[in-house]
Parts: sequence; structure tokens; C-alpha cells
Amino acid sequence: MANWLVKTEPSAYSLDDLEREGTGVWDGVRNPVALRNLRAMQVGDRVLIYHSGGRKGPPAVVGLARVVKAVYPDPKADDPRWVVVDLGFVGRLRRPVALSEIKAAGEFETSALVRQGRLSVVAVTDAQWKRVMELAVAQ
DNA sequence: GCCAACGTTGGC
DNA sequence: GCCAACGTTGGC
Repeated sequence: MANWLVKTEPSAYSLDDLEREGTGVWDGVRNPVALRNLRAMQVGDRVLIYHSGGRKGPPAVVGLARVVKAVYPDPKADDPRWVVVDLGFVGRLRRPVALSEIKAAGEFETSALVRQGRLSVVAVTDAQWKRVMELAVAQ
């Protein structure tokens, strides 16, 4: 069972949208490394939903989801490289965990989230997951 | 809104 | 196959 973090631009598709739909098709991923991560996702994997910087506050992890359907070709795209997964809404964090806090946490020193800011699908270790959960209930 | 970092495209 | 030019992402 693996953990992931996926970024979304909240003005395009937000955690609220995922909650409303219950299950969402995670499409639009074009970066080759991000696509490789999508292909590695298994049903049941845990996912952190991250809002990238918009007008609604700093970039932050805001919610939780689960992979409910493993990778398949994007039905709306004509290029077989463009694949998608389905994510199911699980919940919202008690408190968003800002990127600045994540950067300050040692667990993420080697993470692509910090090292390669533009990667939109990132693997998350168990230790990193645990730290985000701790930060989400901290004051 | 700016710009750094990174990907992609296309001329050669 | 190289690399300059251009486009995009995303933090600030």
C-alpha cells in the first residue's frame, strides 16, 4: 500500500469539487514523471490532496482521498500517454498543512515536493504521511 | 504579476 | 541528436 500526494489548482478543481462528486477522475497530468507515478497507483492507496497556490491562501495539503480505480487511458484524450486514475473523497484535514510547514519538516528534505516544485504527483513515505497527519491536528 | 525551473518543440 | 527558443507550472 503506497501513499501519494497530488496537486490541484483549486480554481480549476478543488477538494470541495471532489467532495461534491464523491469520486473524481484525476486527469490533466502531462509530466512524464508524474504520469509514471500515476501508473504506479493501486486501488486503496492513500492520497493527500494539495492545493497549489491560488488566491485562496498559501499552497497546502487540505484533504485526503483514496485510489478507487487504477490507471486507465484518459477517455477524453486521444493520446495513449495521457492516463488517469479515479480518486474517492475521504476527508478534509482539521487544519490545512502549508507547504512552508512541510518544508520545515525534516521528513520532506529529499521529497520532490520540495526539490522539484513542479511535479504534480509525488510519492509520500509513511514517515512523511505521519508527519502531515500530526501537523494537521497541531495548533 | 513576476520569474525560476523545467519540459517540449523544431531547425539544423 | 543537439540546443535555442518557447511554453507551462507553481511559489512568492
